[in-house]
Amino acid sequence: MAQDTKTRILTSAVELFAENNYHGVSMTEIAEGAEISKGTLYWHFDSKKELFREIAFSGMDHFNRLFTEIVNKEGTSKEKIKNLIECVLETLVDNLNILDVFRNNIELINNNFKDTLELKHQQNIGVVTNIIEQGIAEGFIKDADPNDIATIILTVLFTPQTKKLLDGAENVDQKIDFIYDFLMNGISREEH
Amino acid sequence: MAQDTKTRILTSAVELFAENNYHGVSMTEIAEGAEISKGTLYWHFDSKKELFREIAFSGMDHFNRLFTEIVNKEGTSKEKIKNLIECVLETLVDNLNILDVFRNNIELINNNFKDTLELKHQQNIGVVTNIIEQGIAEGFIKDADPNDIATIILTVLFTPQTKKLLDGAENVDQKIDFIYDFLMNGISREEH
Amino acid sequence: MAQDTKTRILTSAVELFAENNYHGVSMTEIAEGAEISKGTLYWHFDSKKELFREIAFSGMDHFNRLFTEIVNKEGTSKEKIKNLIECVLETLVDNLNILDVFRNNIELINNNFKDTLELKHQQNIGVVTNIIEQGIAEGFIKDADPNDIATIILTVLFTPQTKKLLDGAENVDQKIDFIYDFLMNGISREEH
Amino acid sequence: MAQDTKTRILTSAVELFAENNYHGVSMTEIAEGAEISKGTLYWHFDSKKELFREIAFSGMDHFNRLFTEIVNKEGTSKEKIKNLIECVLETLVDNLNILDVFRNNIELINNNFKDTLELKHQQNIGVVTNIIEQGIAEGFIKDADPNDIATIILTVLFTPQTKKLLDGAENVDQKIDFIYDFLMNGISREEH
DNA sequence: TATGAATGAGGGTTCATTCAT
DNA sequence: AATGAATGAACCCTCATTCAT
Repeated sequence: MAQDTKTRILTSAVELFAENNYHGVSMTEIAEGAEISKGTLYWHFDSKKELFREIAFSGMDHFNRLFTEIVNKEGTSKEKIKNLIECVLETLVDNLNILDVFRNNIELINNNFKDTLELKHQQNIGVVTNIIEQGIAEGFIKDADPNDIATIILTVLFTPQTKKLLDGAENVDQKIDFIYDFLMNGISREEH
Repeated sequence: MAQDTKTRILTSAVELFAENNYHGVSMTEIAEGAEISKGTLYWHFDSKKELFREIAFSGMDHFNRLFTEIVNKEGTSKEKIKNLIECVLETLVDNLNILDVFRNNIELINNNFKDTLELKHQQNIGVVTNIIEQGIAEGFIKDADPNDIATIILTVLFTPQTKKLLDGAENVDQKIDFIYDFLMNGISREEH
Repeated sequence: MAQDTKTRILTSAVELFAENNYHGVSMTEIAEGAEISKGTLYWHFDSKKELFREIAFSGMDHFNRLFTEIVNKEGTSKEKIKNLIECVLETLVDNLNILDVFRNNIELINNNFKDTLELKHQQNIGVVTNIIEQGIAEGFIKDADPNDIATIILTVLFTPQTKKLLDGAENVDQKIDFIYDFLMNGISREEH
Repeated sequence: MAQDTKTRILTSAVELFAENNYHGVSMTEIAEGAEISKGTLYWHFDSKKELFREIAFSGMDHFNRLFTEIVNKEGTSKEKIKNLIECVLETLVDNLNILDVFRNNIELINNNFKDTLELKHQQNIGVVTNIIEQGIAEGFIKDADPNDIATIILTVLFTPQTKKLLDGAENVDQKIDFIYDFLMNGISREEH
């Protein structure tokens, strides 16, 4: 029952934080969403900040696990980049909430959990950087700062507009290819 | 004098909304920042939401003016794209808070001003789309949906990580070139 | 109106703190007692602690003024001690609230305002010490540590039981004489 | 084991009530102090008030036993008064928290247990009154209302300042003599 | 006996908003 | 135009208390 309650709280909180920035969500709403009393909410989480922190951290860790898995698989950098894009875009389509939580709370994260979350974020970038380095070594990716490239890839993938591109699309796969192509080749006309 | 007060309010509000999401900023703080009383604040703006709306709208209009100017100038699409990138990145570097205001308040905008602001946003994309169309016609840009391309360009330019890339950089021009190159050619190794 | 409101708040707060220890009094009750809203209460005082502080400090200062007045008057130490006792006992009879506030909140005072209030308390003892020193010089008071004597006098005067002695008494003057006699001569049978 | 738990609860509660007035102490803290769960705490005591009541009553009874013992011993009133003072001051020095519990909760006691505790208090005064009556009969104590005298003695002995006098003292015995002398002879210069 | 989980009323405090001056 | 004072709803959080296990 206890674990069930905690899960219900987290589900309710993620849902609300995904819609309405941290300050726009009240503990009362979270409790109502989880169908428990406010007292119970505070029995499971010491404070609103702590609750948010747990969500944010576990979200970051979730991506870290996914990315690490991709890196450790056998395969070319090309395959891994495709995996990476598919993995993020699938998350975007299937379970957008965590990403929206981050988007809605950039300032909060920066002001309160900057140190720890920035660290986790840099770790995630670091994992992706491995793929880029492999790609450079394989002659598949241009020889620029791999960390910058990893950063800009995640930037594009985690951007609200990317989500919007998918939302309105009749053919999702086609949009995914568009994004992949953009990441790989940019917008210029290729002439080879 | 009246105009002066209103300007001071807007300056104070932009500064605060750029740091601390809408719900994290109080009218008291805005009034204090503008060095006026709360009564005066409410004399100039009917409500907090109205104040925010004015800021968001004028921010959008600001970019609309800049982009339209670029489009209407004589020149190739290549020059215009370079202009566009420089224009946005300069705004980023000059630290025009309005961008942070948007970033911190995506959810508020989505929930409250979606219709009107989305319209303005689409107008801005539309302006940039003109450049892309010109580029496609000139054989400079690949033949994909020009609206999608415009969207993804603005996405990359208006992203916090892009700003961060510039912040930490020793050589800003070099980073600008990096972003320009990324937009044009992506991350793959070019082989021509 | 503003000053009036502040006075009403203080009156309400003193009354309640005199009956029910700090933690037993709510800001809601204080506001209700003053017939204002809680918002107004917080407009005048930043916090509950701050409100209490103001009451405690002003109470101390009140006695400091009274005691200083007595010390500075012309007269023998005997007259001054009588004045002192009458002054405190009159306050006990007329306006017990402030004293009860102190009594009900010894622990709070010790834990929170110890430094400042202890200082004020020592100042008050210091003023009374002047009288004792004069008494010793005049050969009227025994030659012991004047600070200790001043302390024990104020102790007896400010004690709840002293108040109780007066409460139940048919003849208040007689009880006052009893206390005066106790302070001067103790409980032993005098044999001169 | 059951007895052990109850004792641990009482010890924890006395310690906390001695530091932080009734309303400033939570049942959670008491349970934590006793290293038991809140459920267990409520198994042993029906309510917070009931727990406090038990502490207050047993404290009163403790002094009643001590005082009765003194009264019933053979000896002069002088010896008994010395015994009484020593007994209370030793308790003060040994830092029996129960005295601080009373001091911190005068208002609570007055508002809730007035009838029963006042009765017990009057019983204690009554026991001391026996000593005073003996003293008057022996010509050792002045011929005033013995109940008033007993009241004022306990007042002085149970006062926080009395404890403070002892706390700071280099020579405790000397301070005890000072208090004894004050009780017996007051502050005036003796001329016999 | 003992526990962890749950409750809901109430605590201090903040805040957008109003209004007489 | 501008202000200070007032309002009351809502907010985060604590607490005494209960109860199934």
